[in-house]
Amino acid sequence: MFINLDFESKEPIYTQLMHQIIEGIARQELKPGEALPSVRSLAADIGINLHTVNKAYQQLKQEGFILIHRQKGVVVNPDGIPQADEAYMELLKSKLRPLVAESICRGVNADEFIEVTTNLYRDLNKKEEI
Amino acid sequence: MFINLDFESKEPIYTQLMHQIIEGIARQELKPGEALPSVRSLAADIGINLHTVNKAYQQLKQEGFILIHRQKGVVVNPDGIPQADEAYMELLKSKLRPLVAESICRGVNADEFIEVTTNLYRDLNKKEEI
Amino acid sequence: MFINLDFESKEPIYTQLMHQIIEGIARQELKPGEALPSVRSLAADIGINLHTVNKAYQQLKQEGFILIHRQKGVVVNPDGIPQADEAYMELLKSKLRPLVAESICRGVNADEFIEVTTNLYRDLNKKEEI
Amino acid sequence: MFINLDFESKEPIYTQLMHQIIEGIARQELKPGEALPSVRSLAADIGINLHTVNKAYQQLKQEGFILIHRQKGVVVNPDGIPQADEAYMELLKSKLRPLVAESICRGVNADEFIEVTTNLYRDLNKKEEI
DNA sequence: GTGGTCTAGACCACC
DNA sequence: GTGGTCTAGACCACA
Repeated sequence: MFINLDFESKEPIYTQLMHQIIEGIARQELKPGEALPSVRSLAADIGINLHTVNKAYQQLKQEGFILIHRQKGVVVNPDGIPQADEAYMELLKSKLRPLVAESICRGVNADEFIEVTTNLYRDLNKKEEI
Repeated sequence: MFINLDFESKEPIYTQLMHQIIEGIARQELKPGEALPSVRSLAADIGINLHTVNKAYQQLKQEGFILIHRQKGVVVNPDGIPQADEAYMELLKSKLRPLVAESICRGVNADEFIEVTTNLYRDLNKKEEI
Repeated sequence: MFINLDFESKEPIYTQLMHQIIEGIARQELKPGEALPSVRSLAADIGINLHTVNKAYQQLKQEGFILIHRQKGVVVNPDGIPQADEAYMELLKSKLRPLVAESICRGVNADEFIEVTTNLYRDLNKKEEI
Repeated sequence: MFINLDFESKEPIYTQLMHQIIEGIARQELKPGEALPSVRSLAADIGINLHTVNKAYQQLKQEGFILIHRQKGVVVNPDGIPQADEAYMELLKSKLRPLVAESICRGVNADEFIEVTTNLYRDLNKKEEI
């Protein structure tokens, strides 16, 4: 599991960290039930504050990606990630909307946009190769 | 041209305003060369701060969507919006990436994701209907 | 609005703060749409750290009691508090269960238990008296 | 006597264990003078740490539910559980208070709240049925 | 002015 | 060892 953070980015570190972990789950590099590093060790690894890691973990817990046990530490939700419901699809749509609008303005047609999406699906949906 | 702002959203007002204007351009409700309201009048219209409108306009200018003339006021870029280059496609990809990753985790397959995209393209690419 | 905290208590300060605010809402001392103090001013008032106040606010926001606007500050949810659903009733039951069990052991019968409850309902459900 | 622990709960294991034992006493599945498993065997049974069971037992002893003899082992208090005094009623009230306050906010009226309580009394006060 | 983010360092409860 | 809580102090984005 590699974590790549951009400390210059406008995107908060804890959000980047969340995305990286979600991506790890999507790629199945992180499997349901699998343990994640403790807040302290991950913070030390990445070279950030443990509170920042904790914030990412708390949010991921909130969204059902992980479970946090007081002693055992942090694990990927063993029951799998909560499946998309209507609320999620709406949220997705609202996040996609400005991307589509700007792309239209810039002359990116639907096929090109879908190609980018498809490539991402192919890259991220691949199972871990050992 | 309707501006819909959600003051309770986590997204900054100026960003929402940018998105709305970009969407207006995508829908061709706002055509190249067409005038936009002045900072002052738009702010009064929506009931927000001058600075907020100004920030949105400055950013839109920065990205080539509009031109700001000291005298003539604000117009949609008459030469059209700068077309997508490689940098834009990379940016798009990086914004799409976490959406795709989370969707995979939540069991949204590529076809469903593309369907949402296609619907948005259909909705936003339509010319203005009066 | 009076906030009474017990710094010696085993109960975390942020939880106590949450309870006090919820109680204020129940008493209708805090009405929907009404503003709450900023994190900084409340923290200064009570003499605790602003992060502790923030944690309480974030949790209350999460549970639908309040809304947090980046600039305008914090307000009691103008649409009212999310009404009890089945999940809440189950949660309530699970919290009540050990209280009932111990009370049974200690010879508190149902009528006495209900009397305590009824008194609390009477005390907390009263509208603010000016 | 069944012990049901939720290792994913926010509530500490030793507290859950205490509650289960108190509930057993309330249900009269555990009668005054009856022996409880030794710390060692109970820990092995449930698959938790010795210290955890010990902590639960010590606390139960502290509150008068059980007696711990060095030789004879652990027994439910043969003289019965100390009956509720004013201090207990105050404690009960303070624990009930936030539950009532939140319930009021969420539109649970006194009758509904009392119904939940009554059901719990009925369920827990029943003698053991074999 | 507001909340959001991040850091650094402390103590505690739990197992 | 784990996460949970609390403090203190800093800078930033937003309006």
